[in-house]
Amino acid sequence: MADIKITFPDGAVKPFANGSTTADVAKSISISLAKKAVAGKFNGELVDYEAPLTEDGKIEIVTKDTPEGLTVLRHTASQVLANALHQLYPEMHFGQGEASDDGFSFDTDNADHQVSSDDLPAIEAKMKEIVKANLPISREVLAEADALKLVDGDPYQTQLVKQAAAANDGQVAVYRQGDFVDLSDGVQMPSTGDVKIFKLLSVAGAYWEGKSSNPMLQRVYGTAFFNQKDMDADDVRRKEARERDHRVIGNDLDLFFVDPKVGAGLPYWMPNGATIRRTIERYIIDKEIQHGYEHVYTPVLMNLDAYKTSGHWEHYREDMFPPMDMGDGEMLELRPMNCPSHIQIYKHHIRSYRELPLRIAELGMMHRYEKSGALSGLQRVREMTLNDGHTFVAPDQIQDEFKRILNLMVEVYADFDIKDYSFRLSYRDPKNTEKYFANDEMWEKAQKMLKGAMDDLGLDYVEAEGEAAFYGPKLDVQTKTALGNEETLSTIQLDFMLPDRFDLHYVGADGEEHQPVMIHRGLVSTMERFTAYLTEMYKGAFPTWLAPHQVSIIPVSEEHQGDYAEKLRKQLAAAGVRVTVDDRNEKMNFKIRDAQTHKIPYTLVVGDKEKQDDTVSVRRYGHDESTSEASKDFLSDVLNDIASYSREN
RNA sequence: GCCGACUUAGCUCAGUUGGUCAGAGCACCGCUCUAGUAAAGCGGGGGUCGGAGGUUCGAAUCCUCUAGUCGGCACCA
Repeated sequence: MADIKITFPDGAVKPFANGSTTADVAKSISISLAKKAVAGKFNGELVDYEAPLTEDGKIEIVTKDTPEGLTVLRHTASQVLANALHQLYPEMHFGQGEASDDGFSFDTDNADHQVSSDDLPAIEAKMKEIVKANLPISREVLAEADALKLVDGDPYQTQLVKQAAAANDGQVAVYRQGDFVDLSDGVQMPSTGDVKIFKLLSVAGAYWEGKSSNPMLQRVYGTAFFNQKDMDADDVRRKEARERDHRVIGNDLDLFFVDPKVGAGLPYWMPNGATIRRTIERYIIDKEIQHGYEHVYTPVLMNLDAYKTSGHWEHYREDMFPPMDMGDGEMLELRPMNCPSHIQIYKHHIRSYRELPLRIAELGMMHRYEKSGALSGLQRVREMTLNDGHTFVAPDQIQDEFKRILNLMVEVYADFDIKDYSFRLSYRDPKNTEKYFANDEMWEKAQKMLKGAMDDLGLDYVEAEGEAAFYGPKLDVQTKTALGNEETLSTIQLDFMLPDRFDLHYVGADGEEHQPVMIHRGLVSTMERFTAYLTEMYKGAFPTWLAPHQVSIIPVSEEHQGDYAEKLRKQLAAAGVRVTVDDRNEKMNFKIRDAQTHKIPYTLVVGDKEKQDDTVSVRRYGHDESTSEASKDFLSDVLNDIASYSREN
C-alpha cells in the first residue's frame, strides 16, 4: 500500500505507512511528545491515539496539557465509571456519559437500587480496580444489528444505537475495555490505566435526553486530571467558589435573608444589603436618565386582561401567581413583567415620530411563581425588581437604538468593572416554532437585523437557537455565578409583536399612522440578581462607592480619643461618607480584625498622636500596613474614591 | 416541578447501635482590663432538635406525611 502524506502544523509534510497511528507519528517527532500525547486531531477531527490513519491529511498531536486532552481523559473516566457501575449493578440501564469543562458524568437507571451518594465510595473503589487492571481500550465499529444485540434491550442504549446508526450509515462505534463494551462517540485514552487521578463528586437526577417529559435518570458526577497538582488546584477552586457564593457572604456580611416561614423566594434586605441595592438603584437611574430614558413608576397590580393581550398569560400562566378575583368580574394580576405597564405609558398620549425613540424605564417590581427547585438565594426569587426599559422606535431606528443600548451597557459594565462576559444571540427554535409568535417573516428579519448590528460593531457572539423570547429574538449577555452556572445579566430584545397586539402607533411625517417597534432591554438584570452577582464578583469586598460601611474609626482608647473620633465621624458623615466609630468595649486589635472581616474599605485608627496632629492612621482593606494622613486629605481621598467608582477593593 | 441528600441556639457545627445527649465555638448580655494595627479575661442568658402524625416503657435518633434548604435536571417572559 502506498504511503500516506501527513502534514504537520508547521506545514512540513512527511510520508508514513498507510495505517500508521497518531502514536507512530508522535514517536517519530520525539519521545517527549509521545509521552504527553493522548490522541490525535486528524483533518480537524479528534481521533484515538492508536487509530490507524488511512489517508493523507493534516495532523495535530493532542497532548495532556490541552483542554482537548483533558476531555479525552474525562471521556475515558466516564467510561470507566460506566464499567464500574455495570459490574456493581448488572441490571442497571445506561444513559449517556459526558465529559465537561468541569469533569465527567454518567447517567443510569436502576429499578432496584437507584444510585445515591452513599454508593459513591464503593463505585470509586471499583473504578480504582479497573484503572489498576490497566485494561486496553479499543474502538470497534459494529453494524446496527450487532450493536442492538450488544445492548440487549436496554431502552436508552437501544435508542442511542438507532440514532447513531441513522446518523452514520448503519454503523455504530463502541469502545471496549476488557469485557465491558459501551457505546461512545468520544475519543478515549489507550488504557484504563491512564485514568490515574480522579474522584466522584455527587449524584443528581437528570432527565433522559434533557426532556422533562422523559424519565429521570441518576447522574453520577466526577472529575479527573492528568496530575495531582491540577486536582488539588481544582479542589481549591471549588472551595473558593463556595466562599464566593453570595448566599454565604450574604449571611456573613448581613446583606439579606430568606425566611422559609415567611415565604420561599421572598428575600429580605438587611440594612447592609439595602445600602448596596440603593446605591445601584441610584446609579442606574441617573445613568439612564443621562442617556435619554424617562423613568416612571407603574403599579405592581394590573388587570389580567393586559397579560392576556400580551400573550404572557397564555405562555406563562403556570409561572405566574394566580390572579385575584375581586368579586365583581375584575381579575387583578401581580405583574410578572413590566412591558404592558410601559405600553400604557406610551398609549397615554398620541405619539409623534418626533418623539421616537421614546425610552421608558423603571425599576419595576415583579412577581413570578418560580418553580421551587429553581429558587436560589438572590439569584432566583419570586419577587424581584428589574432594571427594565422599553424603547419605542420607528422601524428604521432599530439598529441605531440597538447600538446605543449596547454602548450604554458597556459603559455600565466598565463602572462596575465587569469584564468576564460573553454575547449570545438568541433565536427561536426552528424545529419548534409553535412556541413563538407566528410570523416567519418577522423572525427572519429581526434575527438578521440583530446579527447585522453585532457584525457591524465587530463583536464576538455565539448563536443559540431556541433561546429567544416568544415574541422576538434577543441579544443576551452571559456571565457565570461563583458556582459556574451561566446566567443572563443583560438583554436586548426586539419585539414586533406587542406593538401589534396592543395596537400601538405614532403619527409619521406623512401624517399617517405607523406601528412602532419595541425594544425590551435590561442592563443590570434585577436588583436581586445583580447584587448577588456583584457580591460574588467582589467576593464581598465591595468597592468603596458600593460598600455598606465605608469607613470604620477606631480610637485607641475610647476615653482619650473618643471625642476626636466623633469629630472625624461627623466631618465624614456630613460629606456623605458611610462611617461609624467603633466605640465598643473591646481591644483595638479586636476592632481592626472585625473591620477587616467585614471587608470595610477604610479603617482609621486614631490615638493621642493623631488627635494632636489632626491626622488619621489609614488602613485599607486587605492591606497589612497603614499610612498616616492629614484628616482633611483623607476626606478628599475617600470622596474621590467614591466618585470615581474606584475598584481598589 | 422532578431525582437525591440534608434540616439540632442568631451563625457554623458535635451528638456513636433509641436510654442524664440537649452540647461546643463564634455572636449576644454583664463585670474587670483603657488598649498603637487581625480575636484580653471571667461569668451569664439562649434551643419543645423544621412541622404534623406514628412505632416504643422511652425518639434529636426509627417509620409516614409535609415544608424548606442544598446539589443537579427541567424552567427562566
